[in-house]
Amino acid sequence: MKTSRFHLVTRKETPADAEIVSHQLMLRAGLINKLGAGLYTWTPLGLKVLRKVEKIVREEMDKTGALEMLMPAVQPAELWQETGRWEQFGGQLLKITDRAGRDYCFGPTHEEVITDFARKEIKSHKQLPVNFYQIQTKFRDEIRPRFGVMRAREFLMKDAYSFHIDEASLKQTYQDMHDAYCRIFERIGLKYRAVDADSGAIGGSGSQEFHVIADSGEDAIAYSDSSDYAANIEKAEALPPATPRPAPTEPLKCVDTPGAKSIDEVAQALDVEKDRVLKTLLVEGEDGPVALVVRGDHDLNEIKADHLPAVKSPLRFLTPDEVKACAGCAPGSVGVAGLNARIIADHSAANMADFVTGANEDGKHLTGVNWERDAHYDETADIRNVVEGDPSPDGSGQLKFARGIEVGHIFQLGDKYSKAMNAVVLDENGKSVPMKMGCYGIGVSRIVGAAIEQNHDDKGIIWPTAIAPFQVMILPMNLHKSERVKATAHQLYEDLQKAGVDVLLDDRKIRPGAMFADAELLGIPWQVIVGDRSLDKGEVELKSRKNLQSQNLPLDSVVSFLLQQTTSTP
RNA sequence: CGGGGUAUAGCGCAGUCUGGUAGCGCAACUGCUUUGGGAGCAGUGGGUCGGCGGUUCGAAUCCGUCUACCCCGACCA
Repeated sequence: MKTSRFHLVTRKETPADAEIVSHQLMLRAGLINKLGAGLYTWTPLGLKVLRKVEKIVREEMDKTGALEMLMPAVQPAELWQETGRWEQFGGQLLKITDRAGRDYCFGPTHEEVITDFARKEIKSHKQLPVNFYQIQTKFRDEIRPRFGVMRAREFLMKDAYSFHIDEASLKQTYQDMHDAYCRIFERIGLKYRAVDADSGAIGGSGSQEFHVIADSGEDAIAYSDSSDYAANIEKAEALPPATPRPAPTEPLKCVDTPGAKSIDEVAQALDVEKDRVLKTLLVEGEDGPVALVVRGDHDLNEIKADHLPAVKSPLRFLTPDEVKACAGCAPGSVGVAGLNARIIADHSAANMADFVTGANEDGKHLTGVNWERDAHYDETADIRNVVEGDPSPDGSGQLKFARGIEVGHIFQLGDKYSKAMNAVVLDENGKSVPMKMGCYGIGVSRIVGAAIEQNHDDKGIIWPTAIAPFQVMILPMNLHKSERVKATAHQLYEDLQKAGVDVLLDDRKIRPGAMFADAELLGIPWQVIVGDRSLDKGEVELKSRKNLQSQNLPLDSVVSFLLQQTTSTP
C-alpha cells in the first residue's frame, strides 16, 4: 500500500477525552474514530489490525475442530424470557421494538440463540461433541463505557459454544479451548495469564479468564512467581500458616484505648504492629450472630465469607445497634474473649499469640490475649484476601500482584441453558438427556487496545509483528527531489510485496521529520529509510520500532533480511 | 443511577464574570523558499458558538429547559 492511496490521518495533539494511553494512541494514529459514547468507527488502518487478530483467532479455533457460523445480532425477546434473562440481564441489554411492537434485543451474547439452534438440529448423541463459534458484533449498554475500545458498547467478540453428552467430554473441549487460547495470545505476542475465576452465579464447575498484563488493567490478579498459578485476587486461596502457633508469653491485660476504633488507631495507641491486632467483624448468621475474625493487616474476603454454611447469604454486617445488643459495645471495641457469637477465625488469625482484641466495652482493649487460654473459636476457615508474599496455593513460590485486562474467558456451563430451554438428545440407551454446554469468549476488539496498552513508548505504538497493520514501512527521504531515492523506494516496495511482506510506502511529499514522527506513532515494526546519504554506499537504513536502533544494509539483502525478521518474531 | 464537569472551525483552547457583528495555535488548501527528526514567509477556505424557548434595541455571553459527552462512585455475563 502507498500512503498516497491510503486513508492515513494522524494527529499531533491528544484528544481531550481519552484517558488511557491505548485510547489516546488509537485516536492519534487514526485507527478509530468516535461516533458516540462507546461507539467507534474502525478506519481502514484500524480494521487491518482488527482483521489480523481475527485471523489468528479463526485459525486457532479451526485447528481445534470448532465450526464457524454466524448468528443474528438481533434476537427475539421470547428466547430471553425462556431463560429468565430478559429481566435478569438488566440495563446492559439493549431492548428494541419493531414496527409491529414486538420486542427484540441487540445480542450481548448468544447462549439463547445457540441453544435454540442446538435443540432444533441436534437430536442424537452421535452428533456430539460439537463446538460452534462466530466472530461477531455484540452490543452491551454499559452503564459507563470508557477507555475507547477497551470498554465499548459495541464491540467485536469471538464466542464459541460447545455441546456434549457428558461432563468428561465437556472437560476435554474446555481443555482444548484453554490450550487454543494460550496459542492465540502467544501468536499475537502478548504477555498474558490464565486466571482462575469465580464461577459465581452461573454455576458450573470451572471458569478461567485470560488477562493481558498491563498496569492500566481493571482487574487485580494474584500469580505465583515460580509457576503457572494465577487467580483473581478475590478468588485466590490463602493457605494456613506453615508454622505452629507460638506459646503464650504475656499475661492478659485490659487497657484503656479512648477514641481508638479502627485497627490503625488501636495499633498506634498501643504501639504495636497491625498484625498483632485481631479484627472482629459481626455478621448475620444462619443461627444468631457470627463473628468473623482476621488479622489486623488482612482484609476480609466477602465472597469467601459468604460461602460459609454458618453465614447467612447474602453477607450482611450487623448494624451498630445490633452489635451493641450482641457484644455490649460499639463496633470498634468488639473482641473475641467471652463474645456471645459463633466465632470463625481465619487461619492466620487462629495462629496469633499475645494479640490485641476489643474488650467488648467501649474505650477498652485487651492485650496479651491467647487462644484457648483466654478465648475460643468455633472453626477456622479461609476468609481473607491474599496479600503479596503469601505462599502460592499450588505450593510453588510466592504470590505477586499484577493488573490485568480481561481479553478472554472460558466457562463450563453444564446444563443451565439446555435444561431451561429443553435442549435434549437421545443417549446410547435411547434416553432423553439435556446436553452439557461450555462457552468460550474472546474480546477481539479489546485485544487491539490491550496490545497497545502493553506495547508502546512516548513516541507511539509498538505493534507486535503478528498484528501490526503493516510489517514494514518504507520512508524515502525527499523522494520528490531525488530520482534515485524515488526509484529505489518503489523498487524495494515492489520486491517486498512480491516476497509477501505487508509493506507501506510513504510517498507523501512531506519533510523527513514529519515522516519519522508518523512512522513512530503508527508503530510499524520495521522502517526502511531510503536516502541519498546511504545510497551513495549502495545501502539503505533499517530501523526497528522496538528499540529504535538502526543499521545499514546493502540494498540487495534488504528483502531477505526483512522476510526473515517478519516471519520469525511475534 | 448518585456526585462533579464540559459543550465555541477537523483537533487543542481563549472569549462568557462585566451583552455590542467570533478569535488563537495545530491541521487543511495555494504560492515561493526550505529539505535526515513534526520548517519559514505570504495568502485562502472552514463556525446554526450543542438544541429549543425567554429577557433585551442587540445574546457565544444573562435566565429557563432539553440533549450530548467526559471524570469519580455504585453496577458489571
